Amino acid sequence: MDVNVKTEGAAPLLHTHPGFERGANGSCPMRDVLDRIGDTWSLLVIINLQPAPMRFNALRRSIEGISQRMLTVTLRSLERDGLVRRTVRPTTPPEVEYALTDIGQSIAVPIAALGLWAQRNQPLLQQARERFDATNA
Amino acid sequence: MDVNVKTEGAAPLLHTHPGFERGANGSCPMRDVLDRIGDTWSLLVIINLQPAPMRFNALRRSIEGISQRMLTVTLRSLERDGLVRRTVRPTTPPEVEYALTDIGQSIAVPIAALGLWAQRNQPLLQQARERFDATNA
DNA sequence: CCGTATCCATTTGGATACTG
DNA sequence: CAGTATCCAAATGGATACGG
Repeated sequence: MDVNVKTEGAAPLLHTHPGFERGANGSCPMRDVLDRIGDTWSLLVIINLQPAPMRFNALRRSIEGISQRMLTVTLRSLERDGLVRRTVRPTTPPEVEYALTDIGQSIAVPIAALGLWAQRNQPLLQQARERFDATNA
Repeated sequence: MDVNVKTEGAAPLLHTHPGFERGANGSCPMRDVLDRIGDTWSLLVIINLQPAPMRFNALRRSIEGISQRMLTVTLRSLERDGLVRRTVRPTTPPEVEYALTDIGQSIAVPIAALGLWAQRNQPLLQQARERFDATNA
């Protein structure tokens, strides 16, 4: 099992993973999309909106720990990227409903897959972490 | 507890998405895992290590824009969580090889799915963003 | 009910310089 | 080659107060 790998020529072994290759601007689609939905709350908002549209405060209650400010900021960002649609009904008091767009629904699929992975592997990560911390005491 | 809730359309619809439900500690697996791999560089490191193990500087060259410090920090974090294995060969100069573990390989699958989504939908997000910014000029 | 505005502590991460 | 150490600017995000 000799692993004498000498291939160290800065070999361009990228472009093998769709979405991760770099474009002309030097960034890659994955980096770009992560900059949009890779923050603290976006994925949680998306997944909570996936079954059905929700109003602002209902959404806020269902996402434990999110502040009013961050929910507003997150929703604006998602709306800006076309993942969420905001509908206002000018009643008194006003009702604002948030819903996933078609694109928003489509990204919910791979996100849910990641969620499933997280659920199944969280204990393993926790164990690995404890082992690591114990070893490097 | 808040009972002054007039939930008209919005039903209590959580716990429907695996990995996103909250546990006793108030957090959910998804939140927990995102805190680990949701940073700027982790996903890019994982996807670059997926085809084959790589040495430190080769990895650094293949991830454009990453600083030496952040590559070290990211790799330590991934190693701590058991997603990456670090192998040192005490030669001169030393050779350090990084490889995905089995768990690391397994998370690369949903990540790749997200990458594929990113590749296909980046233009749509960009268009939506420009439309939004134009409207709210 | 659904926000916006302001303030401020914490975190993040690049630049730089230095080691075995 | 593969790091570590230090410094510091910028981004993040909670708390709070106020407005339509």
